[in-house]
Amino acid sequence: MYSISEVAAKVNIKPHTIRFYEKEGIIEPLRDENGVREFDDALIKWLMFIKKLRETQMPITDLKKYALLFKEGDHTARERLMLLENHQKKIQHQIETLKATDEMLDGKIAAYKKHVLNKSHR
Amino acid sequence: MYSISEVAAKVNIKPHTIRFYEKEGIIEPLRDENGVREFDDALIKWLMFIKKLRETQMPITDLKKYALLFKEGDHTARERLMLLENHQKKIQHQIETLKATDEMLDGKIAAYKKHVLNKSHR
DNA sequence: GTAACTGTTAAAGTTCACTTTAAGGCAAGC
DNA sequence: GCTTGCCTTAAAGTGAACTTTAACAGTTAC
Repeated sequence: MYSISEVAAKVNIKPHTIRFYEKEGIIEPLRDENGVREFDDALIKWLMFIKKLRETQMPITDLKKYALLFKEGDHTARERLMLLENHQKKIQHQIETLKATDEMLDGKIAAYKKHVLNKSHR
Repeated sequence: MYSISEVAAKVNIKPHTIRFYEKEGIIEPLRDENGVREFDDALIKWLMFIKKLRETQMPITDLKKYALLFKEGDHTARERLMLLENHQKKIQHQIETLKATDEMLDGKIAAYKKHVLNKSHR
């Protein structure tokens, strides 16, 4: 079992943000007899998953939806699947966008380098 | 020469946003004798470039910086180069992040599919 | 026993990139 | 002559995802 700050360090999400996620219904940590949050390995995995989804721009609302569906049980698996597939499509589209701009920048940068190099010879 | 709404259609940026970019000093369209904005091909290219940079999350402040440097003239080429290289690095990093999550999702999705398929047989 | 960490609620603030509204006025095409 | 599209300034609003503040209190480690 880990404390909120241990988890924060482990997954690189601030304690504040972790509490915020809880308020949003995205996580539901256990509590000890004093009401202090306790995080087990499953929850840490879930937080790492959240991290990856957020890094790839999944909106908080979708995260909420996913967490809610999970809590509702097994029969929501198909819906959760669709949510993930949907997000994957967005990711793949964004990869293409980024690649295209990356390549365009290759050209631009090459031109600039040539130009700057010329100048430095005078 | 193109009007603002023609340009808006061409580059898929709303007239409002184009005016906003002008206010921010990112573009500087010509004006006709009535003060109506006129866009030439060079400006349209610049707007398309802006579009690509925004789609890849370059902040408006960097766009401003770039436009300002450009206006300052040739001697700022090195600085503009650095700006673009910097942005390219971010793009490449983001591509890696997206790819990693894409692959993780492949695994998750496969597991869900197996699960959902099982259920549908009962 | 005191500093460090934990907790609470509720609200306000921040940043970013627009987007919208208001309220008016000029100019061109049918 | 009226609709459509263009112009202006200035300000307010939006949505997303935190982040911060306030103000207080309990618990644990050294």
